[in-house]
Amino acid sequence: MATVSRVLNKHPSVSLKTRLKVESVIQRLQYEPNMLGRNLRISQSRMLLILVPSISNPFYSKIVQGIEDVARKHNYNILLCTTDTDIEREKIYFDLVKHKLADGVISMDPAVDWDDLIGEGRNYPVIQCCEYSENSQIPYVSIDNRMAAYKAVKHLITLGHRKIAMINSDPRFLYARLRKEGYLKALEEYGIPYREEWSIHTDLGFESGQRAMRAFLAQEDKPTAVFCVSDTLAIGALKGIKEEGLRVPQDIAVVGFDNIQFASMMNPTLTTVAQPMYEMGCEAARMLIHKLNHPDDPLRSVILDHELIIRESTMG
Amino acid sequence: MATVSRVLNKHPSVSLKTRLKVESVIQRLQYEPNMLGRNLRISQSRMLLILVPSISNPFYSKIVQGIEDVARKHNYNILLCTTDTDIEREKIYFDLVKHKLADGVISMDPAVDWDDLIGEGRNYPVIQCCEYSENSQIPYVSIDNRMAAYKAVKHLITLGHRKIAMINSDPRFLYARLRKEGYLKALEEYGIPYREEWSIHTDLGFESGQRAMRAFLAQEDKPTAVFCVSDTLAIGALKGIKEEGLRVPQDIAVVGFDNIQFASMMNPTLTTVAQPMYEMGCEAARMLIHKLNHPDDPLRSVILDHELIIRESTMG
DNA sequence: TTTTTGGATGTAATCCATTACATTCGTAAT
DNA sequence: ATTACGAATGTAATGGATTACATCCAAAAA
Repeated sequence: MATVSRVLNKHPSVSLKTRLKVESVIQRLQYEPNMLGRNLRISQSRMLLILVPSISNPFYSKIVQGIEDVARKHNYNILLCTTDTDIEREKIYFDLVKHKLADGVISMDPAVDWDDLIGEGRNYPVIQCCEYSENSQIPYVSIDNRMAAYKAVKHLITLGHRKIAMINSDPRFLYARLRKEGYLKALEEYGIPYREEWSIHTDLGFESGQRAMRAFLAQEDKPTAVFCVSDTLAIGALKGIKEEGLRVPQDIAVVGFDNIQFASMMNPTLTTVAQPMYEMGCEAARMLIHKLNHPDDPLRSVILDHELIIRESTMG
Repeated sequence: MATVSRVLNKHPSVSLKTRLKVESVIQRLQYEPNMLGRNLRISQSRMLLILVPSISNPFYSKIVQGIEDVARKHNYNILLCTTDTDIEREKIYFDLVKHKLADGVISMDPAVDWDDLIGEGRNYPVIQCCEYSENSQIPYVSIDNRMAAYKAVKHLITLGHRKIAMINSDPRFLYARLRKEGYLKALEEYGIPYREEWSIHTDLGFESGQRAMRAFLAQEDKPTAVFCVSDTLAIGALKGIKEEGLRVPQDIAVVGFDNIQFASMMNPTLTTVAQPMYEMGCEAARMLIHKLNHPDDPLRSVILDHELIIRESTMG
C-alpha cells in the first residue's frame, strides 16, 4: 500500500492516526521492507565499490576506514574488492557499476587506466585514490609523490649519506615513477651520481623488501642508506639488514613510505613519509558522493599534504 | 523480451540463429543488464555481509581474504562492514540481511550474541568466525582457544619462567575467557599461583599492549614473561619493554597470538600461536554458501588446528 | 493429407517499493 | 447551506529481468 511506503519514508502528509495504525501493523506482521524492490524502483544500490590491490597492506586498510566512515554517514555501504592488480578482475568488478549493483567506484589500484576502461563519452562515477594516470580525466586524490620522495632522500643526504639505494615498486605505476623522480632530483641536486645497481623494482611484500636488501648487501660496494617506497618494503629491509648482522641506522639508514601504524612499533622505529591515509579515504568518498549527487559538476582532483616523520631508522 | 533473458542466461532452448541475432543487437545497443531487476525477481543479492570489529588488524584482513576468495569462486561479492564492536551498529548491519541486501552474514565480532539477535524460529544464514557464544545454535569456525593458550603458557613455563603475566582482552569475549582458562590451567599444572596483578584486560591496539607492559614493569615484582592474546598487543608489549631498556627474551619473554605477518618481521621475531586465518575465512565462507544453497541442512561447527610458533621473543 | 509432437518464441504475470495522479473527506469561506 | 480548497488516502503505473504458460511452426507419424 502506498501509505505504508509513506510512513516508512516519513513522508509529511500522513496523519498521526494512520501512521500509528500502520506502524502497529508493521510491528505485528514483523514486516521488513525489501530493499531490492526499492533499489529497482529508485535505480540506486547505495553501494560504493572500493577496489584495492590487497587488503593485507595496512596502508589500504586505513584508507578504507576513511572511506567507510564517510560512506556510512551518507548512508552508503561499501563493497570491498581486492584486485591483486589484475586488470581482468578490475574489469569484472567494474561491471558491478555498469549493472547497477554499485553506484560508483573508488579505485586504488595502480594497474588500470580508467580513462581507457570507461571509454569516451560515458560519465561513470569513478574516483581514483593514491594512484592515477597522468593527464587523467578522472578526478583523483593523492599526495605530491615526487616532492615527498625528494624530501625523504634529501633527509638522508643531509645526514651525510651519499650511497643511497632505492627499493621501488613496478615502474608502470605512476607513484613509482614519481618517487623515483624525486629520488633522482635529490641526488642530482647534491651532485650524487645515480647508480643503476642500487635501484630495485619489486612488489610491496615484506619478503620482497628483505630480498632486495639482501641483494644490495651482497654487492661489493654497499649502500649506506635505503629509501623504500612503502613501509612494508622498509620493514622487510630492516629484517634483511639484521640478518646480515648490520645495525640500523649506524651501518645502514632506512626510510619508508606511508607511515602505517607498525612503522612506529618497529625496532628501530621507522623514519617514513606520512601519507594522510584516513583523510585521503574520506576525501575520496566525499568526492564520489558529491559526484553521485551532482553528476555534471566537474570535480577537481585533490593533493593532500604529506610529512616526513623522522625516527630511529635514520637517526639513532 | 523473454528471449533476451534466455540468451543471457544461456538457456538451452534458443536456436543458434536467434542467439546470434540477439547477441549482435546487445552489442549494437551497448545493452547492460540491470541486476537490480534480476535481484528483485530472483530475490537474491548475491552479497555476503562480513562483519569485522576493525579492518586495521591484519588478523582480520587475512580472514577476509579467505572469505573473499571463496565467495568470488561462487559468484558472491562481499560487503565488508566494520562494527567497532558496537552492538547497535551490528544490528543495523544485520538489517541488510533482513532487507535482502545481503544473502547471509559472517560475523567476527565478539560483542554480539547472535542467538539473541536473530531470535527464535528465524533461520537466517549466519556463520560466526573466530568468536562465538557458548552453547550457540549458530554454527561457527574457530580454534581450540583454551588449548592454544595452555600450550603457549606451558612453553614459557618449560623455559623456566614462573612469573608469567597475561595481557588479555575484554572478558566478555569468549575467546578471552577461554584463553585465560588455558593460562590458568598451565599455571595450575605446574603449581604456580595465579596473581591478579599480573593480569590486565584491554583492547587490542598496540598502545594498549604498550601501556599494559608499562604497568607490569612499574610493579615492585616484575613478571619475567608475558602472554598476550594478540600479536598487536604483543608488539606493543615489545615496544613497552624496549622503552624501559630491558631485553627480550633475556629480561622478559613475550608470546603473542594469531601469527600475523608482522610477527615474523619484528625485532626480535615474535613467538606466537598461529591461527589458520586464511583457512578459517575460507571455511566460514564455504559454510555460509552451503547454508544458502541448503537452508535446512544443519551445519556442524568447525574447529581448526593451531600451532605454537617459537621465535626469538622467547628463545634468544 | 491430417494429426501429433516437441522445440522455439512470444505474452503476460510476477517480484516489491515508489510515486504521479485520482479520489475522498473535512473544514473554512462565501 | 453550498462551494472551494487542501490535506489525507487510495489506485495504478512503473522500474527490469525472470518464467509459467500460451502459441506457433516444422518435422515426424498416421
